[in-house]
Amino acid sequence: MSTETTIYLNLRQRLTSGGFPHGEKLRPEILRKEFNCSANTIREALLRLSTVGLVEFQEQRGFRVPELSDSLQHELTHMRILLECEGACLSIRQGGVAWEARLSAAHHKLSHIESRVRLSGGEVGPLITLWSTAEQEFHETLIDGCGLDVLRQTHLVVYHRFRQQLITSDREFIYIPENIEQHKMILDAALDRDEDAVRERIQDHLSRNLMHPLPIATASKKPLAKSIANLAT
Amino acid sequence: MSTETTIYLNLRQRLTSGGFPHGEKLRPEILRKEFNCSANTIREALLRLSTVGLVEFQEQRGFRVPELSDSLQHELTHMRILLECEGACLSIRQGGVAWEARLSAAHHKLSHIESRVRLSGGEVGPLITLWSTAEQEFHETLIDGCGLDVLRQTHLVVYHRFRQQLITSDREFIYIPENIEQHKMILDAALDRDEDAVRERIQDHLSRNLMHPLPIATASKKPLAKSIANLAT
DNA sequence: TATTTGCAAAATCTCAAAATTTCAGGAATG
DNA sequence: CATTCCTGAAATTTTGAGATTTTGCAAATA
Repeated sequence: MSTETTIYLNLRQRLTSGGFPHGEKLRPEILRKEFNCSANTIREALLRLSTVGLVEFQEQRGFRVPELSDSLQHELTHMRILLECEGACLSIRQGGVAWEARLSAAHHKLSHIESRVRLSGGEVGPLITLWSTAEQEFHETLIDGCGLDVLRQTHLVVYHRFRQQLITSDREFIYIPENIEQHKMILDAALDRDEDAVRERIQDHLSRNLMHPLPIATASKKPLAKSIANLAT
Repeated sequence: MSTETTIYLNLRQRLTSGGFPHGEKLRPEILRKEFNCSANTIREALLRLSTVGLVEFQEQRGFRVPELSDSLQHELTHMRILLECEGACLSIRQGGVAWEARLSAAHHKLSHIESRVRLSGGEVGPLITLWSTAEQEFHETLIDGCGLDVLRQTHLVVYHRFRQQLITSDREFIYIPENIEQHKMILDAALDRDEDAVRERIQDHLSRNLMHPLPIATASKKPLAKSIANLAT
């Protein structure tokens, strides 16, 4: 038996890792049998997922996995750049050594997996889950020292949708060498406390899979919230 | 009788306009009678509201209106500055005359209501609903020409939570004259296409009620997404 | 007096079925 | 031939009740 929140998390995991084809209808009756629960419980989970954009909901017409969309992919990338640049710069200012250590650790794990992928000739295969998790953890840690819960929560929502959009287009898994190099460069810039370099490298890294490069409005100098973090104690 | 989405929207409206005291428990049984529907339908609406942060949900312990929190207030203000600055600068670049016209119109309405408030000696009273709506519309229009749906959606979620936090502390309704002046200055800077001025004035305006002023990381030069908007056609 | 224990009342969560709405395809109409 | 209308089937949404868990409060203990 599964509780409502368990089902919500399980479905979210599958939606962000290619468990459902884009555009597919999500029928409560089917999922009900799979989770061995009531149709109502499924409905509650799907409604929650719809408020964060991972499923589309239409009254009296049920639930659907969002279609692939280049423009949505671009929008989500734009949002990631905006949020990760801000979060990373604030982390540099306020995260302290503890944050630097966490980021180093996250990069080390990611780098290890990336190497294994490269050694197997770019074949991701069974490492894909490990890699996905490590990459998400690196990017989350990057903004983890900023002291702003809302920023982290918002980023996570955006990131999930980004992953959902990326998953079958599998562009993510093309430029392995560049990927490894870019993660390293972001780490170095962060440890150097060089905010401008961090911004630039995050932007390069995130827009690497887009058809058209992105001119950025927010690549700027001063982050926003030293005083906020002090308050948030 | 009410449908699920109707209930969701109705509750959201009340949650963002002081309809429930902070920290109050939201009992499905009570709401059930009010909407004349089943407890389950209420539960679905409350679960959805919990995913956007307007109600807190704990398993087996029901639903609660979030408590007032200075640090949350600061975080939400920070997010608003980040999103509105980016959205406004992109709008300046891509909104065209149509956007400028919409912004002018929104400001005109807001300005009219603000004047009426000032004339009645700062007593907001029955105008509060009109004023709230007009202010929200102005700030939404400000970022409305940016061409990024995700940015608008994200901003709306943040804005709702901001309003919920602000509502009973009613600091919003203190500095009427400054408020009027600040809206005008944002409008002027936008029509002048002066991005730096827009950023600065948005930041001043949004942080006006905070105890401590906010140093900003993202107050920068170049927005991000000309190419995105072109794609999004 | 302060803390813990136990029980009853109330609330939450899940379920299966009824009520409502949409969908697909064939017949009737222009 | 294209369009509209109808009808049965399938899917969605709501309901009310049962099972489980939490909460409030008084009694007991230290």
